[in-house]
Amino acid sequence: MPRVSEAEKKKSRKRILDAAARLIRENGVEATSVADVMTAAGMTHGGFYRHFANKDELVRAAFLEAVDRSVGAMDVPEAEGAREEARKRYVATYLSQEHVESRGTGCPIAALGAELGRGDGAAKKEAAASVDRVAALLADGDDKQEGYEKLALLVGTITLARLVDDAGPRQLILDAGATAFKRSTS
Amino acid sequence: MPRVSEAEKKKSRKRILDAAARLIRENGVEATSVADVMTAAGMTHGGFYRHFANKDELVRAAFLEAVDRSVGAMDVPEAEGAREEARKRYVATYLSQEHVESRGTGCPIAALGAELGRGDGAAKKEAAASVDRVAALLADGDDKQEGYEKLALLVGTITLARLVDDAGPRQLILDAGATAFKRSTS
DNA sequence: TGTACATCAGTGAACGCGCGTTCACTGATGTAC
DNA sequence: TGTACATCAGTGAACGCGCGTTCACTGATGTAC
Repeated sequence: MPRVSEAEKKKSRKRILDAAARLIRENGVEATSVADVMTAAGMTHGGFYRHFANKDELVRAAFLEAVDRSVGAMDVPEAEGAREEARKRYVATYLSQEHVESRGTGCPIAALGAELGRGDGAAKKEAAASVDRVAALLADGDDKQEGYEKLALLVGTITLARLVDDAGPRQLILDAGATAFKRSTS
Repeated sequence: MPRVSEAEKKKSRKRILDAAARLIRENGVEATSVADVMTAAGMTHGGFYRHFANKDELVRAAFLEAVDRSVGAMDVPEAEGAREEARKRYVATYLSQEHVESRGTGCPIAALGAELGRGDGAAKKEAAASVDRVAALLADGDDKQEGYEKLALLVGTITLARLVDDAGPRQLILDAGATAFKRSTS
């Protein structure tokens, strides 16, 4: 059937990237195979290497894609009030039951930070850069310490919450995170 | 050569458990094979199933072992002053460069929390129980919220710090965590 | 205390399976004239 | 605009390898008499 047009190739790449961004957050990098990703993207695994040099490069690109989407609303320079509003919405969504349950569309640093921290490929470097980026957005860029502190609290809270199966006890953890977050701002 | 005495069997089990507790924290659960663990324990992989029903059961037991060791100093009922002192030491060690670099002997919740949160085996339940246990120790048992908040901050901070290769920038993250931790206590 | 024998900890080969990556092949696309 | 041909996106079989688990076997340990 192939070859396929340049426009189609671009769409294919996007489908691979989207599938990877979801699957690695849901199941982890190691537990997600190249074949899994290609199947989810509607193709067979052999074509993968026309788009990416190797799995690490896919993970790096998919991680970046995931960060772009999850902080997107905060990352548009606007009137200062709108930014503050977007930040509030981001934090409320972050510390929600829905975020605990929908790993595939959630924060990639929380989902993959620990695993990427063990490695040493391009994906780890991308994750380290993302920490600075998200921290800067959370603190509005002026106070690095404040940003790190807030991001650490968010990442830690969702990690703990995801270990708890019952929504009830889990809410106590999310509430603790929200309380501490408010304190870090004032 | 075998069979081996009961006392020897107990020692073997301990060696397997210690090797597993280190390797899974260093490399993650998925990236640690049963054969890796048995080799590190000085045996061949075939004997593994005389000690554990399956890999999940090993991980559960190794996780518990790791928690016991890492919070051990805080978990002995003593004079209240000594406990407070042990807690301070625990936090200072937790937010150190050494802890960032020595995953194999560090906090198992930070090393494995995200990965176990994705699963649904016995190891996940053990991790959830450990969250309550460590949180209670950090807050001295009276205020659950305070404990969750502190543990989330510790876990999040070390996760972020482990993504950064240079000790310099990494210290900024550790400092941010330490500052926020102090605020959570007062 | 000494002997006969059942138990079972540990070995190492084997099982079916999935991994990341490579490769010969296909045929529509893009290009040169 | 039409024709000839090189390119290359995607297919599907194959590569070498490591996984978790099983199993026949061994011989020292533990037990029954």
